[in-house]
Amino acid sequence: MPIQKNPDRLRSVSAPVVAPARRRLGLAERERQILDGAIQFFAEKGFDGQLRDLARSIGVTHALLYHYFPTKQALIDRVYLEVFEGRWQPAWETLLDDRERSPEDKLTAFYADYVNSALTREFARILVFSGLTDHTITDRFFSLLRQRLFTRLIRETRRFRGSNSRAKASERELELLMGLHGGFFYITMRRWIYGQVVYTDAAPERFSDALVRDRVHGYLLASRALFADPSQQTGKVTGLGADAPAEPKRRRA
Amino acid sequence: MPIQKNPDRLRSVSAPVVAPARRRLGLAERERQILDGAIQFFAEKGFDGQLRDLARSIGVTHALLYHYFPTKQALIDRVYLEVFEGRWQPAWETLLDDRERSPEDKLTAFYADYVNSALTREFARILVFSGLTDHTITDRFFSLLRQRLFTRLIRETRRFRGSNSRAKASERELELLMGLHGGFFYITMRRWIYGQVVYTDAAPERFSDALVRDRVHGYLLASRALFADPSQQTGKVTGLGADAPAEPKRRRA
DNA sequence: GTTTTTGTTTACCAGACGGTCAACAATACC
DNA sequence: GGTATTGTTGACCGTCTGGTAAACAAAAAC
Repeated sequence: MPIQKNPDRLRSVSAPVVAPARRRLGLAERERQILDGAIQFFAEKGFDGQLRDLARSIGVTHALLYHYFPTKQALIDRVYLEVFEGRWQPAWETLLDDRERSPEDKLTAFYADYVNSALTREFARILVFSGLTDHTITDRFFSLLRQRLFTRLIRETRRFRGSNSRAKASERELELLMGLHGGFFYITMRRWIYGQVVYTDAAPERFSDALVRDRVHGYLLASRALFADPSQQTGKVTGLGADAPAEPKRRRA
Repeated sequence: MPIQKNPDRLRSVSAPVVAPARRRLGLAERERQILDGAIQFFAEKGFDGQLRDLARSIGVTHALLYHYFPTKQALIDRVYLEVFEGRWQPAWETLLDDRERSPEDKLTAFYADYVNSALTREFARILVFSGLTDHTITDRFFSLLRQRLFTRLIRETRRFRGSNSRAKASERELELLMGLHGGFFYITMRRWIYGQVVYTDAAPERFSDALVRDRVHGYLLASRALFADPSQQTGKVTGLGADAPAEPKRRRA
């Protein structure tokens, strides 16, 4: 009996009766298909994954990949672009800049969306793969966070505790915020790197807004308690915060 | 004059005058050397790293590795063992069980040590490498955290807010704690995966106790505010909390 | 000093992998 | 239907990589 492994690639065993049934796609369509497959594939196996496996998962030969991308690295570069370009939502900035809503509401709304929509499986895994090897992607991403996000979150935190200061964030303020932010990224780690099901009382696979609000509320309370009266601040605050380099040092050039 | 590239592997060019000066080590010593090298090497390059490169970094031939470990996988398994076995400090449990110290002090002391001593570069990177591919290590590690750590932290959190409940932690309590814990793990991510310099006002490479205390303090305040009066709880609380399974569901068996 | 032991290397193999190219076949055009 | 176009494949190349085994050499044993 002829064994038919892949329904997409029928191949008669006895005689060349059944046509290969291979579909010809337009350049744009096929490239799109390869890119989508590559994103999935590399997010799963890492960039050491073999092009023959990727090609098989798409249903083509690995030679075809070289018809669309000159080298493996070129394909990887495109995957980087696809996953990280245009992933930033300007709506987040608009949201956080809204003068009508309270800081607590805005932070809650932002992080609920960020954790559940922006930090997808492919995004998270490729980001971590990148971090473990070549820091170029993570550096760019962090630079974006610092410029577009953290400044706004610090500003809203200060507003919550009644301050309108526009001064550069101190190390202490920033690190408290990093505690909140990192706590949310940890959800992504648990979900997409450790493979856990982050349970929630809302829809599955979605981290509930109520739990987001708990954390945001706690963070804002802490900020108010710690920075309410400057004379009460525990721990010395050095000048490091304001003078910190804009970008962290890179291990590799 | 003979050109000597590697001082460890002298090789005369004109005539076999200078001895190769290769050192013979005892079985135990060489195995120790290989293991230490492998831990460093795999933490850096991941487990796809090539044995020839590892051997070169140690200063031996890759064939010698097969004299000490039958296969590459066997070596990797030993690396796993070395990095994760005995890494847990029973002293942490003793510390957290101390009835004399306040919860805030204990949590601060624990996390300061945890972030700066336990989460080393090799540990963190190998943990993440493992998470991205084979979940066996991360599963075991998380199981350990749940059993030995999180239960104690929840208990201390309750003590802080004046509760002596021994009931199983609700989803809401746990997730608030995961916010704190994840915030600290994020420091490790920034340091050892993203390659950033996590600045601190204490010694370099050490996250200051003061910043740890800030976060712990904020967490405890939040817990007190959220759970002080059950009728004031924000966000809906479904029955899931109290009835939540002891362990979150896993994606893979 | 000779032999034995054993830590280490050189040389090699089979399969895998990135990359190339001529041939093939599905579609479009006439 | 015939022909030109072009998306797609099979076969191939050189190198790399995990793994093997015989030869070699530094100690140890006699």
